[in-house]
Amino acid sequence: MCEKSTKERIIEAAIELVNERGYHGATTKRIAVRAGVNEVTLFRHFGNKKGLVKAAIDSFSIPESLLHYLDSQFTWDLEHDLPLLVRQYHEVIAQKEQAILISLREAGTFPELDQLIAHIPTMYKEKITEYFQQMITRNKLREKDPEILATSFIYMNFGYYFLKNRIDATKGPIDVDTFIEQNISLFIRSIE
Amino acid sequence: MCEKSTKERIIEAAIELVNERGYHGATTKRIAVRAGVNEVTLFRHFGNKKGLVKAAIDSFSIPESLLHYLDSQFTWDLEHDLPLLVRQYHEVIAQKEQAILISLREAGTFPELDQLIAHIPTMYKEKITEYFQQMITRNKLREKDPEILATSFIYMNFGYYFLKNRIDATKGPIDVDTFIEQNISLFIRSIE
DNA sequence: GGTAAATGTAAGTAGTCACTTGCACGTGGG
DNA sequence: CCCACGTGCAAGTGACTACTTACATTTACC
Repeated sequence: MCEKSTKERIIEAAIELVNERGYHGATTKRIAVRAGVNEVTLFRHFGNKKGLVKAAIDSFSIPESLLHYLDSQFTWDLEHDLPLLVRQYHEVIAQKEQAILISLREAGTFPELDQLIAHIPTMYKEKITEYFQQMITRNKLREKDPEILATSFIYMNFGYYFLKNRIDATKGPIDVDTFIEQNISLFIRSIE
Repeated sequence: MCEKSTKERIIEAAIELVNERGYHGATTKRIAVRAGVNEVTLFRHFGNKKGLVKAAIDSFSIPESLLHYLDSQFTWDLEHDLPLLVRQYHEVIAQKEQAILISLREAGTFPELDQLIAHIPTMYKEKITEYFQQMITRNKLREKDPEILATSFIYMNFGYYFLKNRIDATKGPIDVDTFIEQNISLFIRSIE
């Protein structure tokens, strides 16, 4: 009985199409067809196209609970905690990938997107900085600037996520587990 | 006397506008206006819009000479060579940033863009792999998989480039020199 | 100075765009 | 029973799109 509401289906279709073809390429007609809805319904719900896309953007939110979950899982052992962090970070990016790409594409059309999306890496950077700080006070990490460590870490993972399918795929793209095993463990060995 | 040719001005305007508003948002009229040219001139030169954008894309090419230049500058001292590499890599990315962003935006509309842009990180990855390999045979680097080192390195730099303006800019964005001094030197110390 | 190529101007085409209007249909709650 | 509400359908709006044609003008070069 509880199918997705018409509104939800329209928003989903809008996100997909803006991703595929950009804001101007995602016509209201195509959005309506993909949502399995008449085009007028779209205007009745959201007023106009911009209103629809804004609604779509607003539908992305970063769940605070994920960060709290991390706190409960930390064992203060790098070999255990960092892979945990990375996996969750990649899961979150994967979920928001469409929004992140839209933000890269449509920053000109929707400047407010930029801020929204910047939140994800910033929040994780803060979380990781905090974690490294803790590790230093617990004497489990050589004294280093935790913020620098954290940014390096974020950069590396962001780079991985957006290049993995673009860099020479002779052996096919590297999956997260291999990435963690190789590159991250290198990172760990280098700092502990 | 040697001003930019009409063709060049049109291509420049096209690149700018596709970046600002996406393929569909960059109308031929707007491109013509920005290029300071009549709209028909645009069609006379490139046939149609797709032809113009393809010409714009083709105008990006990676100068092989830059890589050869690196070879001549290497001193086989990490502290000297890696900053050199990073600076050039960032210069190249900065020059191609518009193309890279277009490739992220319009991968759907122009699949061939993907390949074109993937070349930059791939080529640098190969170059750096080769460099690390040399360093190992010269006994200046502990035995490690040079390809893994190289990919980590590329990931980190790519991440830096695209996040530097998006991650919390409390102290303002980190400039390349500070980045090299802090994050890269950390990387160097971790592997040598 | 003449000529050919490059560019500008004006006008128009057919198609698509976002968006509106009016009316019909069904369904669920009072 | 009925009526408000969500939705579909058909038709149409003016604006804008990519692109064309025919002709005038400028520019470059011999």
